[in-house]
Amino acid sequence: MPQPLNFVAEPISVSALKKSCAGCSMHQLCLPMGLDDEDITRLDQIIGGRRRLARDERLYKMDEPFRNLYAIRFGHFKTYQVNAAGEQQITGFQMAGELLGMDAISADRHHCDAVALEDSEVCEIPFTRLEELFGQVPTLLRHFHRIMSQEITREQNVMLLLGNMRAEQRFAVFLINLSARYAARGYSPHSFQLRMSREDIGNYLGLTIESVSRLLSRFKKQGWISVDKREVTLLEPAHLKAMAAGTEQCSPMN
Amino acid sequence: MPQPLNFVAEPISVSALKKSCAGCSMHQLCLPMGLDDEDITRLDQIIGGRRRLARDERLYKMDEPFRNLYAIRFGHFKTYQVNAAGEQQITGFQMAGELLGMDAISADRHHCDAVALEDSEVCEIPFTRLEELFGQVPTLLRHFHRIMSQEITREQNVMLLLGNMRAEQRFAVFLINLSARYAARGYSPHSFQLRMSREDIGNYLGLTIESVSRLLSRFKKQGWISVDKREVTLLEPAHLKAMAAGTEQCSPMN
DNA sequence: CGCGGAATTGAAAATACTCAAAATTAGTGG
DNA sequence: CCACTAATTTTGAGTATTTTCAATTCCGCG
Repeated sequence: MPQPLNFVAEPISVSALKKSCAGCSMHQLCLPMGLDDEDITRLDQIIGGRRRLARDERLYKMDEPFRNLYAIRFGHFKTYQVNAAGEQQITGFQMAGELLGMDAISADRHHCDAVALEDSEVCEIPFTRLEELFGQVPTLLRHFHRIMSQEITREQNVMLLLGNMRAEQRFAVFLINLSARYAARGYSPHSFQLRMSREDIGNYLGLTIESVSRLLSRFKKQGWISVDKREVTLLEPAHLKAMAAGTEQCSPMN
Repeated sequence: MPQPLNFVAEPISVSALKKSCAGCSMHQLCLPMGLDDEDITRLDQIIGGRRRLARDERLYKMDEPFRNLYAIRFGHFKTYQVNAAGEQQITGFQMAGELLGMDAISADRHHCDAVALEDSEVCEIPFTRLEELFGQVPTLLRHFHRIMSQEITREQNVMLLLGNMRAEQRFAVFLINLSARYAARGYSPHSFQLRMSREDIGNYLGLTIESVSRLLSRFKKQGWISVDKREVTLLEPAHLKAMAAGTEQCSPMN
């Protein structure tokens, strides 16, 4: 039985809104995208709860049984795989509005680790209940399929990056990708904070930390970007985009 | 109204079986996995038809509007992305029982090209009709989610391969992966035909064709494998598995 | 102020690439 | 079925990009 939202004088109380997807700044990007009020209410009712994580805290671990998907309310995460030899590969950096845990559906166990890059908060979405809801809210199901498919294409893009691109192009793609995602969230596409260490960047891009550092220095020297600690400013986004697309080459490292 | 299967004297006619998932040798691996007879019949009814492709023929092309998923009945395919600069990256090799086209759901257009590596046949599965069926057959929906999730984890494994592994380890992973997939289909895990060119292998593994050729020669000389044209035999699968896992190193190339 | 982790920079080394040539294989037509 | 041609694959030698190892600097934090 869905509990009516208007159980107080005002049709929607502030406290109810706070716990609702409708009141979340990410709902345009997240799972409830495109749902009407009624369906959002239904989704709200299955959300298991919120979970806050401190920097470096782990949301889930490889091989743990799969119960929830997680929607990031704020903060940043990294996901990484560990192989038999203990080496890890970061498979993605996720930010607010993005969904974590979809790789766990196939085997009913998590396939990677997810760790907060800064203090963050997620919504827990019990997958079994979400599946029940799919039968009642076709719009939600369709959007869920789009999100999963998007994850597939995102990973294909990373495969292209790792399989085909030189270091400088990989790094340009990385910067432009972050830029676009911040833009989609209403933040500046030109200036942003790197939430991950150089080591994480290198691991993700299939490069060593030293290579990443050299790349940063080189781009700086070329005047493409300016860097202050983890704050990056894209001074020549057009050139960076061209480099990311493979249209333009950077001069060799001196 | 599902048409009853027993509309002739025999409960299931040979011709009906031929067009049915139930009669397909791949139904244990493919979309209808785990469905009962009734639900298989429902799935059969939405299958658009079969399509045969000659070697090198294209099943779909990047940016084409998305209508169907494709289940491979027999044969092999490769999927590849093309970037702005025209370079391509093979994102996977698919064989009988595997599903093609899931990356197209997110944007309603295909995100890559799919090309037959040999004469092949696929089932066309109109996605809109499949979505309708999801509401009626929850088992089918659950299995579809598993398949999509499996594609996500598969790609994560490739990211690990491309980002973290040396050439010889990549190649060992490639061989062991093929071996396991043929085993799952009832074929020999020790001896199989490579359906793709050396160039395709190299492209997929982020290596040049020359490197692949050298790797083959080296593995041959070590006695791990024997090679005759495109026929490969794994002589030391345990060693190859260890190398794929990163437990064992191969001697350097002389 | 000093410690420790993170990041930068330099020099040497290694892996994989490029270019080139030879060998093998596949495809085609007689 | 064979011969011829084109395409693919193999092998070699030299090169380049990126890694490794090492030293230093920078920065946050107690």
